[in-house]
Amino acid sequence: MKTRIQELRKQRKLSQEELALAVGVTRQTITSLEREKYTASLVLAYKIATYFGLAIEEVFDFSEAGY
Amino acid sequence: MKTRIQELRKQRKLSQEELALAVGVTRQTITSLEREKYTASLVLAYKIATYFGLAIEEVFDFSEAGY
DNA sequence: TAAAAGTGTAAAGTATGCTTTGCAAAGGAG
DNA sequence: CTCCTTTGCAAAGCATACTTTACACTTTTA
Repeated sequence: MKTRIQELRKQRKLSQEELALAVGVTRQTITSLEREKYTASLVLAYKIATYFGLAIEEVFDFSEAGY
Repeated sequence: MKTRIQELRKQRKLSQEELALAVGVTRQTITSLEREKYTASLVLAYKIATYFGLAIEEVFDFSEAGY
């Protein structure tokens, strides 16, 4: 799934490691989400969105066909 | 995870079967979500919320400890 | 009251999210 | 140029989401 994670993370000048720590997952998970290897779980999506002060729908793109 | 799925479904007088069909899963999946057997995936959460005309955060309750 | 529709549950199987470890390569800073 | 931080990737393993089938119980409707 397409996301704005990398964009938002870079705006705030955070490393993948720092973001991972902040939302309680490993760096590999953040990498995978940014590289669109898989879709975040609902809870992780919420934690990431909340961390950035946004709604889930503002971080994750559901407009794509197939979702 | 706590959700308002059952409440919203009953308001609209839908069966689990009908809702399941509408969002593209089986009835068992809807039952499990209503009975809090597990948490929906991000995509399913989006489909359900959208079906009810609400934001994800309005259907799923993230306030619980642990999430 | 008998049939039908709706719901809860269970177990086994498949698919996907996340972790762990480890290595390679790219970029910035001294 | 060299070190250090950051990032991409891979494979194996565990946890969880969802399916399929099937059965029991309850509620609605004819």
